[in-house]
Amino acid sequence: MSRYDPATLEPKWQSAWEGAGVFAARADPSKPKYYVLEMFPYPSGRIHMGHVRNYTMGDVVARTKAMQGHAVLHPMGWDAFGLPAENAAVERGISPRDWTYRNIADMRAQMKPLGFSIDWSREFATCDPEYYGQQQAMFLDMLKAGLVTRKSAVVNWDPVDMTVLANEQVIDGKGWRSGAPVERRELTQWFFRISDMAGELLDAIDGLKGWPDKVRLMQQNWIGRSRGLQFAFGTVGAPDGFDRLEVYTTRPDTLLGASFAAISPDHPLAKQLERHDPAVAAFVAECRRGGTSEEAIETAEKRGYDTGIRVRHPFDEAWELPVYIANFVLMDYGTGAIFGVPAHDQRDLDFARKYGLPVIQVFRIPEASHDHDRPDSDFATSSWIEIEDRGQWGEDRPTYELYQRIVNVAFVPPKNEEVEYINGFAGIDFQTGEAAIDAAIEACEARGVGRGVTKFRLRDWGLSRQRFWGCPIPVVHCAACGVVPERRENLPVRLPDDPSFERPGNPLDHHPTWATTTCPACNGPARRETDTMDTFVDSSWYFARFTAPHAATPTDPAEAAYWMNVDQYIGGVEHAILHLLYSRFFARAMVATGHLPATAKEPFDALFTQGMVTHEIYQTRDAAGRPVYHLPEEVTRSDAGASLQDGTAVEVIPSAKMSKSKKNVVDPMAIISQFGADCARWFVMSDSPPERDVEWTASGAEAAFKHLSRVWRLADEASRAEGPAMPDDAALARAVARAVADVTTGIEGFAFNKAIAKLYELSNAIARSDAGPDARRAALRIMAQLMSPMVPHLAEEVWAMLGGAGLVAQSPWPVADPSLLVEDSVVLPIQINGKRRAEISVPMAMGAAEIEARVLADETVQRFLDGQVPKKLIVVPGRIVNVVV
RNA sequence: GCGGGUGUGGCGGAAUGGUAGACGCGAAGGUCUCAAACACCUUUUCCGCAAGGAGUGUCGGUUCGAGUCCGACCACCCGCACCA
Repeated sequence: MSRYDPATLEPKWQSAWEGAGVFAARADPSKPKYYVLEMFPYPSGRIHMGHVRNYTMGDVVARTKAMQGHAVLHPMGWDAFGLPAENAAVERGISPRDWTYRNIADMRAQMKPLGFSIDWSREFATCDPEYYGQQQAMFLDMLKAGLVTRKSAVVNWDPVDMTVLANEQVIDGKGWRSGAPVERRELTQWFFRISDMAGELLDAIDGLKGWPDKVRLMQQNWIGRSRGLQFAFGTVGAPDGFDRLEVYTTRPDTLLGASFAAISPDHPLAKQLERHDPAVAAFVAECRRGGTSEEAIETAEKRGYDTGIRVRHPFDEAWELPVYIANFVLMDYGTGAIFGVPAHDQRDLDFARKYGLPVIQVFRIPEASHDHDRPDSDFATSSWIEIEDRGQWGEDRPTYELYQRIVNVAFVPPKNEEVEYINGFAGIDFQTGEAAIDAAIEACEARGVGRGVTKFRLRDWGLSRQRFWGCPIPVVHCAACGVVPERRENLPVRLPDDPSFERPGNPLDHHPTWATTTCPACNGPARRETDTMDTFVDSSWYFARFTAPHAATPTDPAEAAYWMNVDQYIGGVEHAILHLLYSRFFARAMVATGHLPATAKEPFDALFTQGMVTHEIYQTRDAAGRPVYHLPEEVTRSDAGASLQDGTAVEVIPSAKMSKSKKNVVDPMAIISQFGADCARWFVMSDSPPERDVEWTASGAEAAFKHLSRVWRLADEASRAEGPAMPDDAALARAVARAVADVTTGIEGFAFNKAIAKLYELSNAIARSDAGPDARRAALRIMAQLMSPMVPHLAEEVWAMLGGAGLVAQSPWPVADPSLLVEDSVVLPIQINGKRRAEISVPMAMGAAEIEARVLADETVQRFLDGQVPKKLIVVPGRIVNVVV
């Protein structure tokens, strides 16, 4: 071979690894274990650059740890249930099963040429009955353990297709196929009781030392512990059974600023009123239009309906507040009823202005307050809001400022700033934050108004899906016995082979025979549950299954004890909340049901969230002005711009996530055939820090290829070179030691781009060195080892060319000789008043006093001082000197 | 709307509170070549002939010293419970 040729070299080394069984995970008590896992892919059929990046990162970690002497588990599987398979069935008449398994075969075939150090013997798909049967067994265990419940939940309902829609299938409040406005509808559903564990899941976040702070923060906010006051308003004019209205507030200190109460359209009182009042029914029906997502609800126009019912302010029987039904009040949070304080909450203020409700200030707006006094501010110092006199209320009587400054912008007291209460409680003036709220709760409790309670934002995990391509929920419905768990020996409850997607809805529901069964309790006729499980269930324990993928029970105790926890988990930040939270819950549930050791409650010791792979978008317009997108390979890019083959100018839109619809995709297979897998791997690791997005560019890929060719050429030349040792050998050895240290810390700190920059420096150093052939070969062998996690095939080739023993993948990771890392002198920059003016070179060991003398004697320093005597001299050893004049 | 993040040359990015721009791309000039490709060498934040000055999204603060810490803002990206 006379040049770098990945097309022959890569398959050669892949079969060498396979032949030697290098990547089979073997429990070895004599070694520390290391479990590295990348979030497993959905089998869409094609791998994309995001996969290449994700699995290359994991592979770098896995290969490095193996060379550092660990027993490594690095498995791969398929998150194979889900909507796209059903869509393919509807659109193309293919069975979801065939479509999925074909995709898996295709993707596996695309993944293997990338040379990942994966133990393929552990591969499984979540749609394998062997896997989902074990999942059903665990569901039954969790049901028995009280971790599962059934209750009502709201879903998106398409009134034309008569089917439940995923949030993704709701576009602008309309069903994606029918185009009909979506409604919210209640169904009885299965739930995991994750909210019972809210406090535990929240507190345990503190122990997740290996997780990014941002993910821990997101999880904390998602679980959302809040301290507040729950109390009941007495009602006036409410139907029987509703003489009290329970509300929950996190701002009890603003109770004296209340000017209305509002209930959710799903509140029992709203439902009661709806039955007898067509106007209420119409309003509530209107509120139920649109999707169920929190985003849809929170961004919808705020609307209310005055029920005519009044509630009495808890501090004054005579003070009555109107009760509205409001579309922004969520039934799932708190009690489904709130009170509104327009002066200090923007949403409440908008509502108050819309419905002509009073605005009662609780806090005095600080005179010097930031934005509020800007001329363009919505705060108008002269506007006057008339407020009726409410009479005498004793010591808590609200008072009003002579003029009101709150017109269209609510005053939300800033955190960490003291604010004066003008309508507050005795003893809690001049405070904000937790302390004021605790004091307000105490004051209310002392008066017999409610009690302090802790609530969580986290809701139970609804797992029922009205879909075919998921894990069947293993229960039956019996007219005599009710809901009955399926018997163990009947697991797995398999999906039928002959689903029909001819009409909308769940094929399991329509199937002529599948649901028909006998009751496990009474042997009478019964019907299977036709709902299947959320695919998040499948991905909430696959990491545990990888430790014993073919065990006859969900896990094998010995294998789980050896391999768990996952030492390093790697995936997209889009999973930062749901998938990770559900997995944390599931691990606890598996501990509770005996499927995992107690030490595995938190299954992921360390987490890394990687960024996306992006690409420019190339766009032209058709005759009607609609955008037309073009694949990167159709476009010629130059400095001047971009054009098609025929010369048509192309608009270049800045980089965005690769997506088929925008055609800004690069097929990894095309890159592999053009440049090789190592080149793709090197490029995705080299250009950006791994937690950030990386932009795929053709020039970057070519540059990566050039560099790998250069390394190959250096090795080729060195393999044939002859000659004596040279004086530069020692300098090269120092450069190698430096690189060993820097690349190792780079990889261990997930700074792959920096590790690669150091490898560029090392190859430059080798290329420019005048060292002798033996020293060059030694340097290149170590460089091959350092490069091997990123570009394993080229590394093997270089290693072999230069006489390395065995496989580089099985060689021990190099360690730098500390004596070669010590520098004997250092260049100190000299600042004068913080501006860099000069520099001096001093021996590393020089003391501060001598450095000061050398600095003051420096010609440039003298010139800048111009006779002045420095006030102060700051010497940071080995770093910098600052002269303050 | 709520929660989280990001912002540094023409571009991707580097920088324990201590020389801003490592490394790479691109660009310019050169060597080699009949020529090109490849390879190699040099230059490359901006303004300026230079001396020097300016500079890390904006405004303000802390500090001997701020890309880094604090406050306010702007822009963009991600998530929001049935996409995976």
